[in-house]
Amino acid sequence: MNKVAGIIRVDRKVLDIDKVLQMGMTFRWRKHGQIWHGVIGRNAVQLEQKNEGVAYSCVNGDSSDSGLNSELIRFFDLERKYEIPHDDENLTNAVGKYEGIRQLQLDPIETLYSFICSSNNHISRISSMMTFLGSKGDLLAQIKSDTDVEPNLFRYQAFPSIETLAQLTEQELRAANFGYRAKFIVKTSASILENGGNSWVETLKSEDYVVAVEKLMTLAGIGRKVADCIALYGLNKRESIPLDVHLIRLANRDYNLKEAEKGLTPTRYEGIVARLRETWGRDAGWVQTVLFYKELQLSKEKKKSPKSKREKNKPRTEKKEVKVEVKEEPVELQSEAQVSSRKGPVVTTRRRAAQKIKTECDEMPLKKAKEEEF
DNA sequence: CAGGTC
DNA sequence: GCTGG
Repeated sequence: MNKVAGIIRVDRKVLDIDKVLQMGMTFRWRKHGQIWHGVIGRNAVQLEQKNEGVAYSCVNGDSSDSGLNSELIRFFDLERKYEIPHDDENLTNAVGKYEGIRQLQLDPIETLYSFICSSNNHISRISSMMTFLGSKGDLLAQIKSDTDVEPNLFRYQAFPSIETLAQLTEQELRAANFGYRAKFIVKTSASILENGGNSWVETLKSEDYVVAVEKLMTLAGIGRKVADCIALYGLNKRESIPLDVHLIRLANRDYNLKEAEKGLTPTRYEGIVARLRETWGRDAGWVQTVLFYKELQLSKEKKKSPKSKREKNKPRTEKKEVKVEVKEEPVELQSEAQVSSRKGPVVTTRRRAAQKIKTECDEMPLKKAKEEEF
């Protein structure tokens, strides 16, 4: 009966869950009212951002001591203090204005499928596709509407195993609006199963960045850019820089990169990414995430009519607020942490030599970025 | 058009 | 080249 609940005392400037849960890293979190609902591992989790920090609770029963607190710290990458090149004014300003973004550490398998779905796609549709895949997983908990007008507003489901995913057919996926990605899903599931299933994906975490990307790219629907996304958010490869037109555009504008946005050949991709990595330093992947977010916000503001100046804290996708209630009994989100994290710190600090990344690019970095230990 | 891949 | 906003 003991519900796991507590609060992570972190400032919104360090972690802003409204941003990181809907900006295109992870796709199965949903917000009802002020509460975010999602799944981390086998935990059905509710989160609420308060002034004091992020309140959390686990709503599926059996986890009185699941180490949820330390899992969340890992999930939101809170043990990391991101390193910003000190002479990069553009980046300092961006981080100051678009604060609270983290490099999430997501489930490798879910992330792999997320970004296969991401090609030529937008967040809302990726979300519906990932919800479909998630619907094949174990039901952990369930929210019902108190009005019963709209039952089952949210089902917390563990992401299915490769074995389960491999049973999906192309027709079924196409019927679920996966489009041409249906074939990718079917082929990749079979390949992973052949390679050894879930454990094969897990072992990619311990591979070197370059090797992990190479192995990922052997799978259908995973090219260079998608592999970088998976490596960054699913495998904790901090040197990974998913390169797309948005990033090239902003680098052209703010970092004196002089590259065409289109026609990205493998050689060009490697060359550009190598230079950006040198420019942005140890946490290049996180930098990419922040600047990408900034770029999307700017392009959104451009689209809007100039006269309607909305408050920036107001979510654009605001819908009718629905009162929700947890299956069993509502969980108190206020209480202090009752979780003893006996697992201890999960993350060991290790220094990865970004210089080891092989590149054929002879050019200088775009700006001098001083490495400093914090 | 949307954070490409084959 | 799939499909929704």
